[in-house]
Amino acid sequence: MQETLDHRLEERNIKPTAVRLLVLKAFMAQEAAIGLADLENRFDHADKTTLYRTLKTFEEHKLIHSIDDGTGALKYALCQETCDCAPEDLHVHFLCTVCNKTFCLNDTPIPQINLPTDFSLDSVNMVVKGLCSDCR
Amino acid sequence: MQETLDHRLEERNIKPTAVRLLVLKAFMAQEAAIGLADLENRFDHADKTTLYRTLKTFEEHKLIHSIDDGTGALKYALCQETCDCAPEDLHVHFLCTVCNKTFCLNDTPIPQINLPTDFSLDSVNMVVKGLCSDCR
DNA sequence: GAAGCCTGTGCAACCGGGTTGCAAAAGTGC
DNA sequence: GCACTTTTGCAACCCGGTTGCACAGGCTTC
Repeated sequence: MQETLDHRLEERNIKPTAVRLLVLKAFMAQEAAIGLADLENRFDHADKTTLYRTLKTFEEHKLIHSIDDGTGALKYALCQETCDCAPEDLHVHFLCTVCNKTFCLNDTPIPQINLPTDFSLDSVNMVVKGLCSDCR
Repeated sequence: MQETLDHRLEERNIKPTAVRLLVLKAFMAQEAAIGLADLENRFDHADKTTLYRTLKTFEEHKLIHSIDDGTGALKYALCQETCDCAPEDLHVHFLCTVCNKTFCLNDTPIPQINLPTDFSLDSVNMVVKGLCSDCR
């Protein structure tokens, strides 16, 4: 397990520190996306700034990606191992209105849409709200 | 013009006050969505709270709808006159990455997507980023 | 092994958007 | 004119995110 964690960090050129391994472990342990506040609660000895910067570091190195699900707080989820955070890696995110968990729907690519003429497309953020399988 | 404004408010059961007429006028005058900060700048004599509550009132009465385009500040845009803010009134929003303006793509309904089994859909927020016709 | 350096961590303080409480002002009905 | 409701304005707060700065730890270089 420890090996896997180390490896996952090295793969993305991130030095494994205690905090980083802890945070990564949290991500590996659950499917739902994780916010800064979640980490603060889980590791109540660790400093908010450190956790914040850990997330930023992970994000910069494309180990995780951020999700703005409209709840007011950013969440983060592990990228696919092959992920390059390129447009084709974009996917739909799902927010359960009951348990408030956010999931990557990695198998649900963002559908193509037709823009008005003279508009060009760069990226798309698509968040679906509803009930997840646990809550319905 | 004044008539139109009054009428538009009455239609939604909103009492026409000076501030409200001014704010509505601002919405009618431009296509792009408007945020609280925009209003504060435009009417630098008016109070932030008043403008805030004006927006809330308009939103409650479905004269405008809010748009979370991921820029960190909510924006608002006029609803269609027939709008009921029901699921079928949902549409795609477009954020120009250059001029930072946000538009309703009223003619672009949100495409249907397939959720994993046991997930049920409630609503969808879809924001497309790119270049608008003025900026490309 | 001391001096210097770089990275990571922790604390405090700040920032901006949004929100609330409360009191004054404006409008409404009698 | 008076009581009542609504709207407005000010102040203060909340919360998520962010920055500045100092310190700790590891590692090099002499």
